[in-house]
Amino acid sequence: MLRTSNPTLQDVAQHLGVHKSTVSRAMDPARRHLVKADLLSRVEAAAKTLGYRPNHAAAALSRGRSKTIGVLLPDITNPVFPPILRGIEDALDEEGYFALLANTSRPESRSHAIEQAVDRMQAQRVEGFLVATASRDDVWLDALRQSGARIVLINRTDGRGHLPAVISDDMLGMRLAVDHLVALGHRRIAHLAGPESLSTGMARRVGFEQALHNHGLVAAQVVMARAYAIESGEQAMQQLLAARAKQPFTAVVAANDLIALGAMQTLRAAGLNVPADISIVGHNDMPLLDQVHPPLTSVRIQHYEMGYKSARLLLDALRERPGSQDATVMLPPQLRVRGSTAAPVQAARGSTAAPFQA
Amino acid sequence: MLRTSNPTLQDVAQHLGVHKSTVSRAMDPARRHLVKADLLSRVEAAAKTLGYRPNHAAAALSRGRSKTIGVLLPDITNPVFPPILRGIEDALDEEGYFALLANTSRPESRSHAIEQAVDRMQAQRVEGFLVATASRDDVWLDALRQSGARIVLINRTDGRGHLPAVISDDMLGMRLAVDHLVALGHRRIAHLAGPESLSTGMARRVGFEQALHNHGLVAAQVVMARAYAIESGEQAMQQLLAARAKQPFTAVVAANDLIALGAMQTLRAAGLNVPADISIVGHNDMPLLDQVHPPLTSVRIQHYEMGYKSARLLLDALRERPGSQDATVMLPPQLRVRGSTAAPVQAARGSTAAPFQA
DNA sequence: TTGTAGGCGTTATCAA
DNA sequence: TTGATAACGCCTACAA
Repeated sequence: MLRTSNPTLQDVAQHLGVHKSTVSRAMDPARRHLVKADLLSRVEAAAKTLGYRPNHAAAALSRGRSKTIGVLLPDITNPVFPPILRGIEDALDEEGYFALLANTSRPESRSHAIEQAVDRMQAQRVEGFLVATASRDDVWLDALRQSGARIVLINRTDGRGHLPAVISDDMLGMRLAVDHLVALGHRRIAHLAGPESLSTGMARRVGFEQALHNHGLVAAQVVMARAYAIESGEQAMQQLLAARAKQPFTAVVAANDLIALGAMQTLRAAGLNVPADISIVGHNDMPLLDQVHPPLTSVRIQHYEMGYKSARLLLDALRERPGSQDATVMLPPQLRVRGSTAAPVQAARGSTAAPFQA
Repeated sequence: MLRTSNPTLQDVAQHLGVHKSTVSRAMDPARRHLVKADLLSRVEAAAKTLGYRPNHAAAALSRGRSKTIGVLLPDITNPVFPPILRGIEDALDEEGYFALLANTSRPESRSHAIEQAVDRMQAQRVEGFLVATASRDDVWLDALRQSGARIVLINRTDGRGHLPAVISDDMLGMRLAVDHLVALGHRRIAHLAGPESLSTGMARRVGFEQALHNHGLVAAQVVMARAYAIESGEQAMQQLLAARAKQPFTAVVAANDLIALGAMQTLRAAGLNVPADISIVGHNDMPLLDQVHPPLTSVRIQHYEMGYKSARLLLDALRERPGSQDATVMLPPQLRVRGSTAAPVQAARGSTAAPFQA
């Protein structure tokens, strides 16, 4: 009597001589109390011996909830995203949800990849979307939202800001970086900005200038890197150096660690020493930054928490009425001081209290 | 006439005055040819205007295939796994499959986390499992297999070897590492092994000794690191150094990059220089290794390809009859030579042709 | 070439 | 406290 396929509620019911809806009740924690204690234990025993496993597809069809969330991110291979994903999955796991993942940075066009991923996810009837790929000018997000989908943005916001999001407080992050450098005695500070099309690139540049302004300073230079990548950092740093005679600087705040690493390579190639000649601060505090040379000072973002909170936010929203929690949550970053920052050689040490000295 | 829920085949059919099974046929690429051309285009038009999206849960229930695969890995946060996952998803994507992911290194016990994850995946009726968490003594794998599940192992094998797997050729990897060091002139080479409970730890240690044997050499020392982690590498290296007077060595082959990084820290703390005093080779070639100091020579494993191939293997197996492709696929690694390896100071340079000189 | 009927395994709503 | 019945949306024979 070999059963190759999985036993069903019906099978269990038959085995016990009761009706399948009784078994269904017994298996549902929320309605378990409606069934007599001894029958309940008999059902549990039978389920175990028969090897019953609930069929989620059937439940999903019947209840109209798939217990499944779509997660869109550019590329899991980018070290920023694994902790975010881990946070998401830990939160989803608590409620029995699974994440359906899509990497949207495909060889083909990005927008096509996104569209296709969203399509497939909707076919799976995901109950909501967690989106870590937003650009400031992404229109598909609006369309998706208009179609009734529940969405929470992670790490980056869209331009309009009417979508709930969990992001890092980039203004604060840049303030920490700038304050640190100013405290060390730096007065001429440059910025290697991220792409303006991304909210992080934008926010960090503004935050940088704001933070300088608080000290009565202005940016020595601002150059935008093409992308959050090492090569882009190298190139951007070359531009910074090219204009250094006219617009000198003793420190550089990069919008991202990869940009910072690229910048360090360019400096090294130019015969400049970090931090003796120029201090550098990164952003993200990705793994292994303490192993590079010199160890990179960086603004630590709460990636795991961002993932976790965003998933929680979405799950909560799925239970409430629409539009209840449409807030943007900002997580505070911290500065991790390492070897890539030091007092400028020509400046007096410990000049914290003299911001206008420059 | 606002429809808040999704339109169904029925809705489309009604809209056109045909039967839903006709629409069903029209939507299925495999049976599309059975429906008249003009009706087909009318169906497509209607589907588009109504915004029809196939309901996967219903299809899954009806056809008994979920188009979903369970992926078990220890922790996506470990830099080895993102490229593997990316490979998996790219392959699954080609066939319209999704991965259901579970990180099995939970605060609670590992075996419990695995069991729970497998349970949830079976409830989702995953069609197969991709497992990157195997230990050499994992019994649950056998049980899972016996229950009829299709499984492909990644990166690590179980002890018994009757499960298909896609792994890196660790024997070859160690040969590359050892040959490189011997070619540089090293004769006294030590090994920082990985945990014996993992197939990689085992295979690499054996591969190391085998490779030395090919040169008529034996291991200067072998110390096992507790885990694939930086701290474990530090500790293991301390042991190596403690016995160095009796069993000297000029080079170290580590079973893993993290172990190698830890070892470098210990050496630095002990006032020893890499590679001047001691050369080090890692394994995996994880990202950013070219940015550490000194840049770490490492055995590059084809992580992405491992993920991709394993998923392909599983998908193929799902189409054929059981047991068709139960082979173990070995992918060849490559050596990435960087700054952490050099000729030993006391040895003659370029002594490639004199293996017995020690 | 298209329509009909039944079932996939579950949940929900009544009725008993 | 339990049972009966009808969806949920799709697929697959088989009939027309």
